[in-house]
Amino acid sequence: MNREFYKLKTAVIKAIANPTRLMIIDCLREGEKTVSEIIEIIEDEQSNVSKNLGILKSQGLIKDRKAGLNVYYTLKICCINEFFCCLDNIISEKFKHQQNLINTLSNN
Amino acid sequence: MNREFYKLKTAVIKAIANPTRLMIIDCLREGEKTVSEIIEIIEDEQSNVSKNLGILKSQGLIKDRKAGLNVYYTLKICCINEFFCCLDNIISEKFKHQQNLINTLSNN
DNA sequence: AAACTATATGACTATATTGGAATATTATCA
DNA sequence: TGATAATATTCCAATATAGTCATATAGTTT
Repeated sequence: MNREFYKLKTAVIKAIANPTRLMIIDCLREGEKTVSEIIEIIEDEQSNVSKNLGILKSQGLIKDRKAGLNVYYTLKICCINEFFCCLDNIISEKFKHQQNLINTLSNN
Repeated sequence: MNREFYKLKTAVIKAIANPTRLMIIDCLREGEKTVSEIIEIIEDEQSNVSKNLGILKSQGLIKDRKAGLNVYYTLKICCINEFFCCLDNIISEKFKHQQNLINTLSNN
């Protein structure tokens, strides 16, 4: 097992392992957006959004296009839908499991 | 946008955003394994492997089964293959891009 | 050129995550 | 019961990451 390769993969995954960046990705799924538009949608600080866009870009997850004062960002990951679908399954499984625990406890 | 929901998702993603845990997941893709087997394959500290197994389990990504002194772990995520396939694409794109940059620079 | 607008960057503090060493727990076996 | 084996847990120092505030940059408009 090559630890270096796993670190590379980890860097990419870490880029999506953050609520702000997940929100950015989600709002880019609708299509290209400027930084201002993203800020308005996710209701966050300008500097924070900008910084997190930089992190996503540095990992090759989004790309940008400058036009005058604006910078337009787009998703570069085609497989993102499958991934989030998988994620939703995991989360609903988790909830189901917790709900079962709660039910079991309240029956005793 | 519901920040709490994004935090939940983030917790799951964070669970795979670590080299040791990625290695664990990869070696569980071959099938059920005991902790000792995992330790031997990924060549890591016992306490570290055990701890990271706990993190993966707490996020519903793996499950365990006790048998005598041993604990067997299995993957619970069916969609893991698609995800890693996607990840590999992103990484190879990144490398391609960096290679292009290097080529461009060395041609000047 | 000065004022303005959109975005990026830097410095900073708070918080989270990391892996290792030591120790605890639990089951098995003699 | 005492020794041993497999796994989990706790404590800790080092490092990484988060977001905020202030400032910088770069393009636009007047």
